[in-house]
Amino acid sequence: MPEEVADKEFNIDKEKHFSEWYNELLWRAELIDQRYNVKGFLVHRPNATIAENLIEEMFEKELQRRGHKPMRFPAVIPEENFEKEAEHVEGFSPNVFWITHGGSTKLEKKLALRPTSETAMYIMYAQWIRSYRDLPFKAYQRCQVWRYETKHTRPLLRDREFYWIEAHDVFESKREAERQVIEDMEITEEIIHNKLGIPFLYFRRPSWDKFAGAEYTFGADALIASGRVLQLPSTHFLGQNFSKTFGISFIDKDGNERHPWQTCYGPAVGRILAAVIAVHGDNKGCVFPFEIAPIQIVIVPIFKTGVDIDAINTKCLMLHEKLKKEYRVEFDESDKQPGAKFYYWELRGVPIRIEVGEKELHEAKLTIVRRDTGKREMIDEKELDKYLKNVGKEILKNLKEKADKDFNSRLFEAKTKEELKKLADKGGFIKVPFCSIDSDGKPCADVIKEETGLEVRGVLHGREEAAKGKCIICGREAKLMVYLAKSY
RNA sequence: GGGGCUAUAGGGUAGUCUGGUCCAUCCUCCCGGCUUUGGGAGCCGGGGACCCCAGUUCAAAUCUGGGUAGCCCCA
Repeated sequence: MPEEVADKEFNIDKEKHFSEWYNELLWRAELIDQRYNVKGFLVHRPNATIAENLIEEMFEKELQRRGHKPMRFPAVIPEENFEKEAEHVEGFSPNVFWITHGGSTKLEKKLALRPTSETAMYIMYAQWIRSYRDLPFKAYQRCQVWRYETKHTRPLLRDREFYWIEAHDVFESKREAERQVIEDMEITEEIIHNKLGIPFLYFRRPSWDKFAGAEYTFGADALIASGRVLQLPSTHFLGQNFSKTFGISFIDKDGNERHPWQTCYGPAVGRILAAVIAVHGDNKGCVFPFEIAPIQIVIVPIFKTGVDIDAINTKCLMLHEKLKKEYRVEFDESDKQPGAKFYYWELRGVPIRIEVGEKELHEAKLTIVRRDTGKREMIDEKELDKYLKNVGKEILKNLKEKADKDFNSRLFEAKTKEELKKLADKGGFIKVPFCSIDSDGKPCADVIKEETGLEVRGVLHGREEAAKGKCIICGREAKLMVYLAKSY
């Protein structure tokens, strides 16, 4: 911990010491306990779990609205399933946890803990899907997966166990499947940007960075920690790769047997929570959007010698009872000083604080303080309902605008290698002309990585930009514009 | 795969080099009590730790060996 971190105060500079700021905040705001004695495995405390559940519910609602059905599949995958798709097994096997039980010979089959569920689900899909009438088939599950990360693990950002939702869809035609990939990106936009205020860009990943077994992948990149990218939900067009290897087929209207087209999509909730914390948080701690705040409102009583303490408490209690019906609200009756309570709840990111003291008692008013702006105002008590109805949207709007502004200030462009090197340490995205995101472009990407630390994130989705000039590394005719960034 | 570092209460630490003054320091935390409350209050009392195993020694938090866990760096 840096020296300027006093024991009592949080107040770590987020920009200068992101790692300390982040780790310390997860601990102090009682989000995560990292003391569990297995590397990369976390305990999620209520403050994290409540927010994660709310985020997951957003995704489930959106997926269901678009025709997905919830399911649950086993967490163990026999080796024989796993090995069906060659690229998939190659991509994932270094990271698989294999189960042993009293010496592995006791197990009737060699079992993996799922690192992702294609190979568990598609075995069953092959048995369920018979006719074009069964399509489209859209299902998802909310579960944990396990991957033996060899890089440095970071709480919520890169763990060996994490929580996600994975949607796996099957279609009659390629066109429908590709339409689904677009829809997955719309879901991401709807939730992560519009409801959580996290800006990101979707990139078509280079071939060397796509999901193992997919034909192509789109990944959402947000920016945290002074402009380093964090990958949020990715969506994959699987083509017919898995339907062929897993024997998924259907009889079409003309009576022909055909392999369907598949997609999958996987929002990891821990990472999304991490992004919310990292993007919106400030030097005082967390700043939660109202909708996912584990506690949305805290009521703090203010006493003073000579005032009617009972009357203040009664007013707080009544307020608490009333608000409880609609909001996640806490009445802080503890014996701390008001200032101590303010700091405590601010650290935890509670969006709204209501203060009730002598002034409020006599004038039938309430003092309200917003976490995102720090602004304090007095409102008439009878206006409270109306105020709270709107304030969630206002907080979100403010957080989103701030985040968007910061994000947009981190988009750069370089035409030459010299320009690129100058921009390399600024943080954010750098758009450059590039030869190819197929395997023949990999050597150029390696050069960039080695000389600048930047990675090729891919081609921007939705804005097919005409490439200008020559590849910034090899000088071949540039086929496309790619975005570069450092990853966290 | 190679190298380095660290391990003292729930959290953060002092003490380790140079063994004894340490039934282990300070802050925070937790419990009880009194007093307090518009931006981190005060006092009194109480609670809680030397990672594990062996060795050296009259004497080990401190030295040695082994184990375990964690962190960092390089490939």
